[in-house]
Amino acid sequence: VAATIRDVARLAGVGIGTVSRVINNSPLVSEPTRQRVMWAIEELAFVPNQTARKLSLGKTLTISVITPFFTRPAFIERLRGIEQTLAKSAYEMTLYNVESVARRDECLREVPLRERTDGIIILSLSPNDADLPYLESVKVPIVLIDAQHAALTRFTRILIDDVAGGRAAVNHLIELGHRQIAYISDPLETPFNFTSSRDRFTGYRQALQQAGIAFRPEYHLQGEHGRAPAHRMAKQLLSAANPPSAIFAASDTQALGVLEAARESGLRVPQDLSVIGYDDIEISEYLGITTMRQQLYESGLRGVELLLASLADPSLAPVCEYLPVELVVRGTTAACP
Amino acid sequence: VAATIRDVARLAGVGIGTVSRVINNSPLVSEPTRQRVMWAIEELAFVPNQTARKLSLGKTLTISVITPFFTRPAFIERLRGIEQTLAKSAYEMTLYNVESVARRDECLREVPLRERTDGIIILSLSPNDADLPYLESVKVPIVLIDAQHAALTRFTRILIDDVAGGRAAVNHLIELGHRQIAYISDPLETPFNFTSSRDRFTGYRQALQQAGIAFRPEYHLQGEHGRAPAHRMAKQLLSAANPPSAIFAASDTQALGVLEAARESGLRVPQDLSVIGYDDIEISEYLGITTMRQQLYESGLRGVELLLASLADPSLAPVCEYLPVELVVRGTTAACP
DNA sequence: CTGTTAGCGCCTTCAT
DNA sequence: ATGAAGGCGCTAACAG
Repeated sequence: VAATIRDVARLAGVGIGTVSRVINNSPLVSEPTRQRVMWAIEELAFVPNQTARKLSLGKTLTISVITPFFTRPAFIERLRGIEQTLAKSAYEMTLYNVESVARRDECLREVPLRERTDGIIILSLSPNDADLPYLESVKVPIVLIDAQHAALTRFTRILIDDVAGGRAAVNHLIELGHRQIAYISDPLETPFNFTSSRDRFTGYRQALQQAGIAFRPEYHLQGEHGRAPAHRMAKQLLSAANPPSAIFAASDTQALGVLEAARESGLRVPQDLSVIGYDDIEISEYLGITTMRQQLYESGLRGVELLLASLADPSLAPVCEYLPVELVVRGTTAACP
Repeated sequence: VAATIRDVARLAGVGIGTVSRVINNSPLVSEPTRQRVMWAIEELAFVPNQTARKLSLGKTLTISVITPFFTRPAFIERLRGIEQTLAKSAYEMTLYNVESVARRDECLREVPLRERTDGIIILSLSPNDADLPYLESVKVPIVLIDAQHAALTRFTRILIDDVAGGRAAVNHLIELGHRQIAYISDPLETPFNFTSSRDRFTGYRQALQQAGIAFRPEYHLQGEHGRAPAHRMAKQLLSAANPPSAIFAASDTQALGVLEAARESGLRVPQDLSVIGYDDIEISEYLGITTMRQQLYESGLRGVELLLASLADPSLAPVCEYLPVELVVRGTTAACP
């Protein structure tokens, strides 16, 4: 039913090459001819078939974005930065949501090969050694946001220094006089190979060490991501023999669980217990949670900018940019009683 | 650089048709031949070029999803239902996020025409009369979720009865003895043509009328979506001459703002003020907010199912399905003092 | 069962 | 400046 370039050519009484030139704004068409072709296009309501165009051009005008758990606030915010930046370009966004390891492997290994995309943005899924060959073999540019690997210098990366962030969070507690500081996080080792909890843990230990506080293994609990598991871990921590006076949660979502546990344990926050989260998601402002603010939106925005740049000029060398973190002090942290 | 079907055929010593059959699981290939082809595919790390495939098939294997404000929890949840269902199919998802009226018009009118998609899912953006011709002219199936229009019977729709939902929410308050019930919502008329706030308002008025309570215009405040504007509206309501004893917020996000205002006004919830929200987003459970639960995830899931069905059998007549709403009573509503 | 061939719709030389 | 022709990689119909 849809008109093709041939229909237009016939109606305008020209060759199909000429129509193609008009479509692509080639200067090699005389004004009268162009007029006639334009008229025919209008007349037939002709819209170039993108698929055919891609095949011929060898381009797809599509960017693939691979993200884990896109319902989590921190990922949403990054995606938002990506989407809004991409919307201003000629590219569209195909989204792959990863919520299982099988899907992770599938996405990391197959998506790049399908030739359905001109570029790839990967969020938080750090490639492992087995993934590397796949990524290395890809010919389209790849941008990694919040993903790390020693051998990743071939790709452009946007990072936020989680070690420094963890250190800053814990330093804040130390400056308030706390010395019994616990850390509640996702599992440090996950099949998804997330690095943030691990890096923040490193920062946590660094801060303790610098302050001359011994690390106590029983003060570090790890479990599934989410409010409920964090809730359980906090309960366990608070009901133990030597409860901490402050808890650093690896995300604001988990901080919510900690606050819940404190409430149930009859502890006042921040008088009896200090709590600091991470991310500064929207609800944290509402609840007055002290947290580490990450530039999530900006990381998505910047990732797209760099991807588009290397699409425009493939000779561009990959870069690695760091975005700052910022301590936001609100009402859930106070001096140690 | 990438291997093509021809390379595989040559290496396996067969014709390209046979390779194509193997790729597409055609039964018309002998086992030994299939083995040999599989081996060649493996050997060359061959992945079929999707673009060429699409062109040949006349399909795009892509579904376009148009959603407004995809960072809002209610939309995320629908998207999640869509993504997870689509991930099980051969289709991919291209996402269009709408946060301005210009973008809304662009998406509603141009996306369908680009032939980059086999089907379209539109969330919450009810077409207006000017949009209709565009949608009507599309040849791919369209599914509308949470979008209404008198002339939309040509399309499959998934709806949740917001009038009934609004009525149920207010009836709950009435049964608790409240008679001074306010309603805080988004603007009833928006350029995006959202219908939910409007329909819930209708339900609100119906419930009042059935209970013989006169509608008081000063009890209905409308403003930008979000916690902060709802906060302001609630403040205004609570500091007026004749404050309500209960507030129905058009979304849980707005209910948060109301709770904030109550706190600042020194009102205890639910003793002094009852608050009911809408959506049952995750945080509502955490904060114990009474609300109307919508089957958001399910609406996305069902929308995809119906879209895939009509893709498989284009002769299917469009249907209109309603999903139920459910009252979830928690801690922010109580008997009128 | 399998190889061959004709498109799918467009872009891009190559002549003219 | 323009028309004709070849090709992008794959599918499907057609012979064998």
